[in-house]
Amino acid sequence: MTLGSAAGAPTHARRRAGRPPQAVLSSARITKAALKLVSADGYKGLTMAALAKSLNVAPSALYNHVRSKQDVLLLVEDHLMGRVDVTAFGVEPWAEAVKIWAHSYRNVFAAHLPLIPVIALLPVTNAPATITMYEAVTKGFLAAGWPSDSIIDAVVALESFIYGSAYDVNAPADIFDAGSLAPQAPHFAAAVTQRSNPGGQSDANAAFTLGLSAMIAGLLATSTRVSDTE
Amino acid sequence: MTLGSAAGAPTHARRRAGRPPQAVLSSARITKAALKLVSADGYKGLTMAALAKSLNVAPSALYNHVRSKQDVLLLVEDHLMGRVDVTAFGVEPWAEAVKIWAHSYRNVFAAHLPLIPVIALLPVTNAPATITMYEAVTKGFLAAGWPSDSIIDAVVALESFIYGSAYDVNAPADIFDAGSLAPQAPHFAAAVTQRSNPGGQSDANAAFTLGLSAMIAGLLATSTRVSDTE
DNA sequence: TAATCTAAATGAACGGCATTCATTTAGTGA
DNA sequence: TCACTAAATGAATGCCGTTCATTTAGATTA
Repeated sequence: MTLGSAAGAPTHARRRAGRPPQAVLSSARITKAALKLVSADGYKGLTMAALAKSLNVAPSALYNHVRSKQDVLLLVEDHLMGRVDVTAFGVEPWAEAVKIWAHSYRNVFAAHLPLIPVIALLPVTNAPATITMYEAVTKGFLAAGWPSDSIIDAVVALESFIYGSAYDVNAPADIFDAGSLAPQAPHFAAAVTQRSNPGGQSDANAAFTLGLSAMIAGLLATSTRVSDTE
Repeated sequence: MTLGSAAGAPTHARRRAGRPPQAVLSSARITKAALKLVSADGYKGLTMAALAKSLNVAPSALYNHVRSKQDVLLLVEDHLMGRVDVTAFGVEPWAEAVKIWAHSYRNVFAAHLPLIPVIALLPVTNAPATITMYEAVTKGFLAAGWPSDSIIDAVVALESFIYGSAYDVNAPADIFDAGSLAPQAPHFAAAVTQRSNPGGQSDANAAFTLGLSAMIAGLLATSTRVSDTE
């Protein structure tokens, strides 16, 4: 029992100040730890202090690898983008591939709502998985004969719908309950009551399926694309 | 020049503790002050301390009228919902009315992005202007012969697209710039470069117009509605 | 009219948060 | 060998939302 000798328990061993012989942190470890924290506690649990603690490090150490918390969110976002399923492009017909991609995209980020402003507002520079996803989607559109000058607009339109739909997944069931104000909005209140529930799927899924089918049909009808593998 | 006598400057007069003879705060005053702060400084400037200061009140006083900062955001949200243009419903054909409504809706909230989670996730109970907006929209759909059991789903789908598009308005111009990773995503990079710019409108507007037209066309094609004033 | 209850303000305090800075230690390149 | 840089600690900062005890004024009731 000399100085801090106690065998085992390396997790709690306190590191002395100064650069350690072997680097403790890396972007990959930070990303992984952040994801684990989010899975356990949600985004309210993702603080720089908690992240540091889970990595057995002082909070300020994180700033040697990351400029800000936003940077951490960007790391997580890019990692998750790798989970979006783009494998249907070039295999299934375009409309079907878009549906599979969109469902997967929405499902991934419905569980990570606070990342949506990050995806929607931050440049893709230094987000390799994100760029890889866009490359696969673009190739899928090109293979279906889509005119290249309208691909980005079509993808942005679909993404906008996907982001909004991700929020909708997290809306409470009573979001349209007008409560005491219902008498002042009779048609609306009636429509909410009569909302059908085909196949027992949730409201969010019904709206998502309806809107996605509509947008895909509309894009097909509007576009001047040259049919190909579609 | 007796105790705090200096004439004028009622703005800086310090109130003594205790209930004032005439109420200083109200929901309406709080809402107005919050909106003014946001206009001046954006949502980063909307803090409880700043809000209190602009109302010449201690921060804790706000909590007599509001349960939390979320409540303040809800007040602002509902106020803004009154600015969404629903006047075209019942006047213009359905497709045209939806376009006018959607553009207005997106434009209002593109300037208030932090409110989108509030709208998308909080019940409409106690948000009278929001309920009024939904009533007008519902009536517009009914008048166009829309089956009442699919109205809410259609509105939710449109709203999802609108929320996502509001984010897109605020995206930087270079959001799709892959930077040094461009060589690894040649098709995507090319599509970004070739993105057309019809009529000199911004990228966000092009994508919004395209997606909105597509969804409206798709909804019309999909639905089993009974044509009417449409 | 007096006593009680409630509404609405002040001001001090709290804990949590992201971030910064001085310092220490270890590897790296000239 | 010496300077430079990378990567850690730990103390400190400032902001933020929120709570609480307290004070004062209006409203209700006996």
